[in-house]
Amino acid sequence: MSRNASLTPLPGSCAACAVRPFALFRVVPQARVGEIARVRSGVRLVRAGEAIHDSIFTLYAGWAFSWTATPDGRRQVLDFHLPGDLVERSEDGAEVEALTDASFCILARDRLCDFMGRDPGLAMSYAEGLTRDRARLRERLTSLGRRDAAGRVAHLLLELHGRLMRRGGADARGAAVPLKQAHLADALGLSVEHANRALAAMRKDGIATLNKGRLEILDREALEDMAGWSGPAQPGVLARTLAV
Amino acid sequence: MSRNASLTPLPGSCAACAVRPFALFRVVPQARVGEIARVRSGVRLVRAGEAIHDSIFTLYAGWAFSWTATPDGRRQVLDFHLPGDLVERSEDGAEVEALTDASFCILARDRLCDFMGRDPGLAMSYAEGLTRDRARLRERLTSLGRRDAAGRVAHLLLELHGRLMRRGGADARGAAVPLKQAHLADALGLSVEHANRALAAMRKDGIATLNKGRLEILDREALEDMAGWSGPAQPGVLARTLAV
DNA sequence: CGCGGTATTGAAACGCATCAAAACCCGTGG
DNA sequence: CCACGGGTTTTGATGCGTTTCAATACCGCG
Repeated sequence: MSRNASLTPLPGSCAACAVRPFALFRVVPQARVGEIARVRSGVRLVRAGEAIHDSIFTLYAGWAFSWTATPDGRRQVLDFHLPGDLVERSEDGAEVEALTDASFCILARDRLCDFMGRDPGLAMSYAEGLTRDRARLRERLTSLGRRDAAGRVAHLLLELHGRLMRRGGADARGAAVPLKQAHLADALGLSVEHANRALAAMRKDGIATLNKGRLEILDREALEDMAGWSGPAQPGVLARTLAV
Repeated sequence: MSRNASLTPLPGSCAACAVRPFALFRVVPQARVGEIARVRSGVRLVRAGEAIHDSIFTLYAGWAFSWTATPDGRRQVLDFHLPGDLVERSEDGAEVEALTDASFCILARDRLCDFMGRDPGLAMSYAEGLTRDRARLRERLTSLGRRDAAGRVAHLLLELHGRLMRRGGADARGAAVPLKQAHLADALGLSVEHANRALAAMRKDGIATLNKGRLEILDREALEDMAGWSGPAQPGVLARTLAV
């Protein structure tokens, strides 16, 4: 019946959870893993494209993303969520949607707060996650503000590759990246057509390809150059200030 | 000797601090205000344009902003900091700079962590701040991704006005907003010239003015329209999906 | 009065959006 | 097995918003 990848079931116990080493509860020592169960209020499996309405959860398998609609019917992708990420719906109108078939653990906010109140390390882990989110948004803001289309695409691909790499979901040559070009475009403030052209250029130059849900990095150095600033010369701030 | 606004001295005691109601320590009850002193490692006064190297501080008076340089010598403003804001330098190369003459309380990270470990409410206050930062960045990301120049300027002015309003630093008609056009431009991914043209248009249409460090809102409704999406018709997502 | 930083204005060039259409891919059903 | 259909990717042509470059005007201050 499922014409799609099967929905990965979750492990019964948090102790065996494959993503916990990268997730909010990574700081909980083995001896107290049992307490996590009291914070979990359930699990859920969703299909690609479905909206997710749970207000806090940690993604176990699959990708998701947060986005907002603009009054003229376009959308802005705010962030991509990978396995192990804690996702928290914010009060503002942002939506969370499964990008692939996905499964996750729903958390109970009040019980999570209790736990964090008793365990400062957990509170710090939570804060670290927020800080990482913020750092990522700052980078992406810089992308949209100051990079051209090719640089934005290159930068986002490198960001995703790095995040996957850190949690063992990629090797140096590439990774499973199930994004459509429309996701890229909506995350980077580009039209789908232009995102396509940027990808086409990268492919033609043998730098990287994104195809059938897989990212291949053919020339990492060139990709990093592209994500840096392609601009000419690059004298550096000081030199530029002193020049003239 | 100072050709600039005087550097506002800080109050001796946190109990009397004018910005504490809006700051990290707002949650500390009067009876325990004394404990805050142990977290403060000093105060500092800086002039407009000076870089700030302290890693965590709460701004007491004046504005600051965080920014990164791009290899080609431009800059991206990541966030503006207002009195009461907790500012934390991140590991990435972002700089923090005083936008006006400013004064702030420097905090000791380890002692702050201790305090948060003992006081879950304080930890929550910290997390709230991070969450607000993130929400603001998301909004700005949406701006850069999907709004045109006029919309970006309008949106940022409204954001700043709202933040100032909430802490009693503005009235409905306007506020002190010491930004140069270059700050606006660098925050919004625009050239200075174009930011100027956007402001000029707003002025000509009697919507708002930004002049000599003061923002005047002449027609809030029009300003909000401009910050929404100026696009035509605005059928709404559903209507648009169903159309055709 | 003159200077440096800031704001303003104009003209030309460019990157990206938009519109339109074709190619492609894959699952579905005849 | 092949034709069909919807979603996605690709390609091309045209227009607009913004950048860039170049001057000029402005303003507070020494």
